[in-house]
Amino acid sequence: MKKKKEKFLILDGSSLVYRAFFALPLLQTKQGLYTNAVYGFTTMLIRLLTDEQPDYVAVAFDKSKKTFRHDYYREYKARREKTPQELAEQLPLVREVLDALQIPVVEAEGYEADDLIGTLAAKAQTEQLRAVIVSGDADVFQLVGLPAEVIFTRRGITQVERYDEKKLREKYGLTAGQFIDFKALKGDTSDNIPGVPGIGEKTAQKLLHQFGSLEGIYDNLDQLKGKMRERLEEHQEQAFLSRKLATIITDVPINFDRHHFKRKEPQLKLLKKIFTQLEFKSLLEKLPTDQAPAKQTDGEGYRKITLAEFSAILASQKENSSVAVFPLPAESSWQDSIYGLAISTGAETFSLPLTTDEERGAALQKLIDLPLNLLSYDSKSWINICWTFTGKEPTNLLFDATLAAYLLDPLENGYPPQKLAQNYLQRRLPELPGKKEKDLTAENNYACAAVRALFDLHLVLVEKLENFGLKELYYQLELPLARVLARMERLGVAVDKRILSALKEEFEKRISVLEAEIYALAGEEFNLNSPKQLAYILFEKLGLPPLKKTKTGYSTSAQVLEELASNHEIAAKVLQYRTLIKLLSTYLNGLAELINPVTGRIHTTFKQTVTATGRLSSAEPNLQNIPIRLEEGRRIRRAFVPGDADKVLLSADYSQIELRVMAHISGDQVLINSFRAHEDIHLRTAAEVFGVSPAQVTRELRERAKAVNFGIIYGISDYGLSQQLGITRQEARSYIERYFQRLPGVRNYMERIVAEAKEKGYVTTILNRRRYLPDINARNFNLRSFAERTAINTPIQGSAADIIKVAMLNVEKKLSPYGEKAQMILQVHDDLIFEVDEDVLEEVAAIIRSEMENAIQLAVPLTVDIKVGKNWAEMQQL
DNA sequence: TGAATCACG
DNA sequence: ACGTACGTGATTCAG
Repeated sequence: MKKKKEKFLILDGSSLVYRAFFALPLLQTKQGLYTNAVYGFTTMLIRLLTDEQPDYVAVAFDKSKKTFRHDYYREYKARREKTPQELAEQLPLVREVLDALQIPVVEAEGYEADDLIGTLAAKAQTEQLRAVIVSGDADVFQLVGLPAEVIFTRRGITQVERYDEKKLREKYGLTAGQFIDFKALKGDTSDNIPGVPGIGEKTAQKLLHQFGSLEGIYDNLDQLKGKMRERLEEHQEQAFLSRKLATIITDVPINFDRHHFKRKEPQLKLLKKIFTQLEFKSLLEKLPTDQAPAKQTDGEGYRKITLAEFSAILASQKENSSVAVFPLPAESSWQDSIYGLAISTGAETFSLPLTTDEERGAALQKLIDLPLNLLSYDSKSWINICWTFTGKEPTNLLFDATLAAYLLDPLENGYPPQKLAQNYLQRRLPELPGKKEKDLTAENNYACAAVRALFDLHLVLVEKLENFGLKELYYQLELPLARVLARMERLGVAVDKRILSALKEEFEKRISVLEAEIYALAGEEFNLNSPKQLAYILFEKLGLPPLKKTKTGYSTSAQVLEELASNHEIAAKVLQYRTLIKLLSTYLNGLAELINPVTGRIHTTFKQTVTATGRLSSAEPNLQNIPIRLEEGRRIRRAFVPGDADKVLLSADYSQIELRVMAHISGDQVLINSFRAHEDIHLRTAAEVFGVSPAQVTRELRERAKAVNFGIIYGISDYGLSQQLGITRQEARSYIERYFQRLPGVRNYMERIVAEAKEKGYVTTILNRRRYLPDINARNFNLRSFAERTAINTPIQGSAADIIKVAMLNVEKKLSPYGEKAQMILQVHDDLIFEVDEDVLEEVAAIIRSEMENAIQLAVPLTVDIKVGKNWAEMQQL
């Protein structure tokens, strides 16, 4: 068995602290202590430790002003401005935090942080460790060749990018080694490295591409001519000096003992004291509660038990005591089956192998039947697995750690046990073996440690939910909703394969015709699915005007192609091709593959812990984005049918739920009155914004007003609206101004919610669902603006999500007497889809309408449109 | 693995 | 002056 390489995380303290200082507003404590750099650095550090799970850690700092580089070049870094006082005074605080976290600091007289990083990374290499460098300074790219990975902080500190040699080549077309020569040629004003005057980034890249290195260039000067050659010749010495300055050295004489850098547990008491002093409230909340710090779990010594022992242990538990459960395999897809269980009663932790379906059924049955409370990481999957092997749903699932962690912070990407244990218990779980290597012992150890952690997480997370005012949302809504979703997933939706394959055949034919036409127009064959190759044909070969650029080249988006359609007939053909190929590959082919051979139906997975706003998402397949807007795509919906000849599909969708929610939250009287009077809201907006009477509103005006209404919900900008409507910014601005004049309550809401977000750092929905906005006070205009728009949108989108979730729960309860005659099968954000027996159609529709319209009482009525049909494309108003 | 594109609310 | 709509997932290319 190959052991996974241990990881050594090396941070560029100087550069990260500096970045944090400039990325964040100048926070101050009550006593006037500046803290923004410490705060930014600390949050980033904690995030890295959580995400990377390093085995060794070090933070390097610059030490003295004078370094060995000054011996070569007195002017090195001469132009650099003095560190601002507000930052300088924070440096000792950074050290305190690092001390409390027990992370060693490395610095050396006469060397820069970069050199120490280079040295540590080189040592890591000889010790067979995997070096991961974190820095905001591009100089460290030259170390990637050691090899080492670089995590590079992009704008501010919230966003990072990971580089290895491959990524470096893609992004810059340079190898790690060439980065030194690159800098030597172009120079660096911040370090005051001269380089070769007149040679910038582009030229330097080109030269290195052509000749490989500084030596290569100077050996082949005769191939160059003109000014460039003169400059290179004239500044040869300077170029080589620059390279010497730019080279990070990897052999600083420091002691390297890996044990010194081994990751240790933080000193919680000390950390708490420092965070309190610095007023880091959000970080304090993340520290574990006062209970005795949990022991490090080593993953060894868990007992394997038999089914009989398992039964005896469960039976001996006190009534209503909690038992944590965890599946084997520990990774992802255990929806279908499990080969074992890890169980923890808190006092004892065991694992139980399960080899036959009989054993699985027996074990799960025991868990369900006994008067115990089950704790899980993922209750929806447990519900489904119990159903599979016992034919019953558990009713004693008390706790879902993933769901709890999601409510505490919906922005995390993923809530795996390792992360939860680290974040909430400051405990590291043993390494989970990689997907390929099958190490059953290791997996078992992991599962036992994870299930033991789950037992403790229960207490910690419940307390946090309580503190955040999220207990009701959790117990009354999200946790019971998991069961409803599990049911919907199991039921699935019936699909008519014949319709799918008929469409497939038709589209394939039309695609091949289009392909041929496009190649003829282009004069050659190429890969139509490659935007890069298409851009070459369009903008270079055919000489069409490139209207928009992307990060990597010219854009060939639908928007661009539409504008090009008047220039060349190829554009329209490509658009058609794109439409059809999308429908074919994503929907016709994609869906066909996911039809379950046993049920003949498609079973999506509803994800309850993904979105930032509280919405659900749907995956494998995504049934929330089946085409409808264009007729061509809409035809795909014909394949979605009721599973029984006596049944129909029923779709119940909230009409303008987000605008209604906004009317409610903002309290704007015009909007509220309009909804109470059951007016056509877009028409009313048109009348207000364009200053005409409702009778004078044309279709065109109504459409524009609709776009304005959407814009408002998204946190409008004049630019965005102008793009959407194809009008000038001035016009867009006047629409917006007019809107706010006529509906002042809405402007008021926007100002209020942004101010609240800036003060608290988060916004909430009607049911108190919370979303943090880390960039709301950023000094970077873009980041801040984005966060402001999010602050406006999230309470609206999130509250709408709250409402439909409540409705789902209530509808499901009310429909349960109907059994198989009326079942909810899909949710598409503001739309619920049911399979209903025609016998009971009328009464069921009435129940659905009533439960949806009365899910939550707002200042305006909620209305629901109900449609019925024999497939999902042709539905008639009921 | 990330970027580009496009399907939905 | 900054450069933009909010929230998702799947497919494809090109490393």
